[in-house]
Amino acid sequence: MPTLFSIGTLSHATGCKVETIRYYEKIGLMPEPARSEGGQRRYHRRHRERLQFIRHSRELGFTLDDIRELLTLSEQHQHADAIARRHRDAVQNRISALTALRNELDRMIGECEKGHPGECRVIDVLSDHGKCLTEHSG
Amino acid sequence: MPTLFSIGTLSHATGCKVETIRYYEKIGLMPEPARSEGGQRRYHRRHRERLQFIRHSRELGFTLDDIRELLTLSEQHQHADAIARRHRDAVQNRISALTALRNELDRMIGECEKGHPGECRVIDVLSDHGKCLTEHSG
DNA sequence: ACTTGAACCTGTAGTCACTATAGCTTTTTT
DNA sequence: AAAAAAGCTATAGTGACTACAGGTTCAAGT
Repeated sequence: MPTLFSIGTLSHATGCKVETIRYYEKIGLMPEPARSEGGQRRYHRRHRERLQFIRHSRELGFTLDDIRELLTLSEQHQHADAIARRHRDAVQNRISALTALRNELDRMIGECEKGHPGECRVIDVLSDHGKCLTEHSG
Repeated sequence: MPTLFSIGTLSHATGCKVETIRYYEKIGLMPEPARSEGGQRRYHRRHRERLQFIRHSRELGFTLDDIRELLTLSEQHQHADAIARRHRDAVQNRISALTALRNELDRMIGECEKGHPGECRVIDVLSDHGKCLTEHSG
């Protein structure tokens, strides 16, 4: 990869769509890059690393606001600990919620398998809150 | 609960906000209810059951399009487990990714406690896909 | 019977995190 | 040099709501 590259090359390198890169720039998550004579964006390695960080974090379910904070954390290694702990707890909460959800889905699928052919319990479970093991309103 | 009830009562019974109920009606997920003399919505038991089904499904992370499909299946008394399975797998993938991230955060917090801050591997892990334990594109 | 105020109505605009389109200009390839 | 690919800006659309403005109806208290 040459020193400077286009938005398309950056897109290809990160798996992030061109439109999304421009969007990240617009909302201030990516810095404004240099421009060519003709006004096209010219990126380099640092941009690619930052964008990879953003994409990776997004895939793990962080919001753009979370990522803004994580990026700050990465730039100034000072208050890293507190922020890291808070994120750790947030991640754990999400894991717990998703695990409960997966268990419920497994149970639903299991019920469906036990049912006589042609009879699906998924719909029943979704209809009737009393048949649901997880705690949620409704 | 009387035979006919207002949107507020339905909202209270299902934990679904009034605006959301009207929104579901607008997009055709809830049928248009009867109206009072003065034009206010009047629901009955069947509406409540349908809305409970929708809310329950939403809480389990199904999209409105999934739910549309589930409702069709429930009306035709067909199998719905394929949708549930697909969704279950997506949830499991997310759990795996988040668990890997939480482990990284734990490890980093541990290192911070041992007394070398500054070296924040979380950022590394999020920046560099090669250092990430989970499988995902990017 | 009348008045108050909570609940209701419609319609529109805003949220988040993109995604897609239109109608151009620049860059690259042939 | 011409054609094609990639880029540009600006705007509108997506999903699943949520909030607001400005008006109407309903139920309860007097």
